[in-house]
Amino acid sequence: MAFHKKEEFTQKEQDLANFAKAMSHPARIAILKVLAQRNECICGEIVDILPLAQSTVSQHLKELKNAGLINGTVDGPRSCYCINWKAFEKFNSEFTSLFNNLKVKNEKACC
Amino acid sequence: MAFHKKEEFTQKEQDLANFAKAMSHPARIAILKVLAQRNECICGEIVDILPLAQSTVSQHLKELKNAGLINGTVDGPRSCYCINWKAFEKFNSEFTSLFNNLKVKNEKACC
DNA sequence: ATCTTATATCGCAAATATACGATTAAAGAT
DNA sequence: ATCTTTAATCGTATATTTGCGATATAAGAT
Repeated sequence: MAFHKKEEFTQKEQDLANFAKAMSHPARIAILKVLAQRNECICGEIVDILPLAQSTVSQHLKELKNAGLINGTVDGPRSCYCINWKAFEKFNSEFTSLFNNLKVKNEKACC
Repeated sequence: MAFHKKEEFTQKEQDLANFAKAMSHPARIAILKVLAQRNECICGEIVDILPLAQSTVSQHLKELKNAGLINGTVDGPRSCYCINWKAFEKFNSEFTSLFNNLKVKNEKACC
């Protein structure tokens, strides 16, 4: 690899890629689904639901948080996570708009 | 790691994750953008545009193709790629619907 | 037949991601 | 003060991704 060439792309391309990367593992999709379905924020419940060790779940949560897709607050000895809907929508619309706009001009591709 | 636990999640979760993975690199976002902007399918043009070696671009194209996001046909000594809009829309709507549906019931999260 | 052009594939090195057990930290309960 | 519970972090093993040069392939041009 020599060195990550990721910086050589535009910020928007990098942002979109980072968003996609955060969602690029089924465990993280599953976590987002669980968080979205509850009105209460959960934490250790996710560990019970997923077929993964506590430390692994914690790591996935950290990645989702770093990517800005979820919020987390410490609440005594337990911590509480939930979807960051704003960030999610922002990325989601950026994502769809990028391609939907282009699609209109270009309905019939050559292959 | 011991062994990929990815299979232990639902097919839909895996599909979504694979779709996201295909988009999880800025180079692949850039490639999709280029493909979407042209009326003609390109190939080596992408190599000129991206700051990456020909072999690397070819690899990224292969990943996008394997993920079903683009189509590719061989055309003499050159090959021709373009966005697979159908697959893209399918994933995109699955993606947004999953979270938009949940979002309605759940507008105000706890943190 | 050989040369050229355009791509794909192979082989390899380096970087990242995934997963887990063990340990640490933090706070409420006893 | 100690114990328990919950979650984060550390260390480590393994797998996967990223990237490139070199090589192979395929077809049109000479």
